[in-house]
Amino acid sequence: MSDWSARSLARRLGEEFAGLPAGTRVASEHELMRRFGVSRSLVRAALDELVTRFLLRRVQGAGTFLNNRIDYVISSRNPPSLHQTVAAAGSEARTFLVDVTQMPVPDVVATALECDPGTPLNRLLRVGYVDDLIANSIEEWLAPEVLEHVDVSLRAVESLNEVLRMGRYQPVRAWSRAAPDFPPEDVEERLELERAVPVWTIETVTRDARTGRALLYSRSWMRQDVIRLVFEFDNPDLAYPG
Amino acid sequence: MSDWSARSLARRLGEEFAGLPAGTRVASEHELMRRFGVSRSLVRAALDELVTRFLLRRVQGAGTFLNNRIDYVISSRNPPSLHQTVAAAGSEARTFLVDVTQMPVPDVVATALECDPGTPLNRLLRVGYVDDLIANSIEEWLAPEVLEHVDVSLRAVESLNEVLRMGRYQPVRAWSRAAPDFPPEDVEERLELERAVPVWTIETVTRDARTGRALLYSRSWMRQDVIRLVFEFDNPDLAYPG
DNA sequence: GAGCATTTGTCCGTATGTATT
DNA sequence: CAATACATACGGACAAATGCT
Repeated sequence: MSDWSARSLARRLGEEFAGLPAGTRVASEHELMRRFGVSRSLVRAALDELVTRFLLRRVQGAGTFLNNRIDYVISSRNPPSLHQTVAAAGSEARTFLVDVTQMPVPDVVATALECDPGTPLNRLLRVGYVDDLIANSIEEWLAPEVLEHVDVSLRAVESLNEVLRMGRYQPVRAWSRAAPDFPPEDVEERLELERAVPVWTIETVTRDARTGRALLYSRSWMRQDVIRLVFEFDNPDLAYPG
Repeated sequence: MSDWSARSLARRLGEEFAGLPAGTRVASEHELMRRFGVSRSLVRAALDELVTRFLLRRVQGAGTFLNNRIDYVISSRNPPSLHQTVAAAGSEARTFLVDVTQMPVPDVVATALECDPGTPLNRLLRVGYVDDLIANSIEEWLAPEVLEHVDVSLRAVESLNEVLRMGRYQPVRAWSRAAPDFPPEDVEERLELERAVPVWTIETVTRDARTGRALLYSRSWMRQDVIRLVFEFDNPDLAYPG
């Protein structure tokens, strides 16, 4: 094959790049033009496909690089922390508190926390990184009753679960939902996305184990080009013979 | 805003199309060029974004249409059938048996079925449709011991579970895994994909409830532009107060 | 079936802008 | 500041599929 289509070139380059380690810089668009004797638009179309396949990452002015994507397996039994998973893959995960403000709750959050829509509640905004790359944006809403017992503004920088436990609660994950999506405009900005990148939306409701009352609603958007979620289900009634 | 970028135009068109019912034909590229005073490439870039967002579907020679995407919620409690879900959404799901052949098992399948790699086993190939659109491609491998007890070739057109039950088995889903991916080349052809479309890969191992022996390994690729998978987890220890 | 207009698919060459090094 | 590399947009040309006459 010496006459290239965008798809065939994408496949060819995909195979060629498959062996290289993450972070490697690949040939520039002009080099590829010369190498394959095609126009720049065709080279870009091929590279575009590999970007949507999460294989490449492009940085204007710098070059095109092999993307580092981390598998995060959510099993029905022991859900490991994302932090741990990222560390095990040889990368570093960090989370920063961006903002804490009291805001009227949107309707979705209100129903999850069983309070009136528009009630002013504490909203925490966090941003997660994996090796200097923005990986996710987290929005956490504290239920009204938690306000009275916990001083969020100062201690919230660390784990929210810890803060809740200090407030004499027994926080447990009562419900959660995960689905692939494209983020709304404001989240797109927080994630610094300049193109349509698919994300995971992950919602959870945390309750107090004793009273059953809702304590926390959290909504997270996780870039799919950074993290690859995998769901695994085991039937506990059947042992897996070794 | 009167000078358009591809992204801003995509957003504008996205809002404009949001209200229209699925299947509606939208304005042609030339119409949009005239309406917004931009080049065809810019119009196409904007429409491309909406296609990757699963909002539009394009048919060469015919036009651009609003895509019909069906939510499929997999809850930890009662997993409903895809067939049911599609029907509830007002569409029709159908599955056709494409091929039954005896083939040497690939390694992945062999380990799942606990047999030697390369063992010749019955492989069933199915294709699923949602309203005349290919939705998924299913590959099913029957364990060696099932061969002796069940005549697949004739009856397999209907539910495989039924066939297994007729063979005096008690099939139960022992393990399953789901992850978003891009299909390998051969599956891409079966799904008739002409561009990089993300799919769900869904693997399951079915065992016999009594003996615990592996009966069936199934691997399915489901187009994300047709089905939107949602995972929902409930903590059974906590009742959700109404 | 044949022919034709419409519509999307693919590719090229060029120009200009912007971020990085 | 200059060179490099990716980002964005234009206009043109031809191909291929569809649908109608």
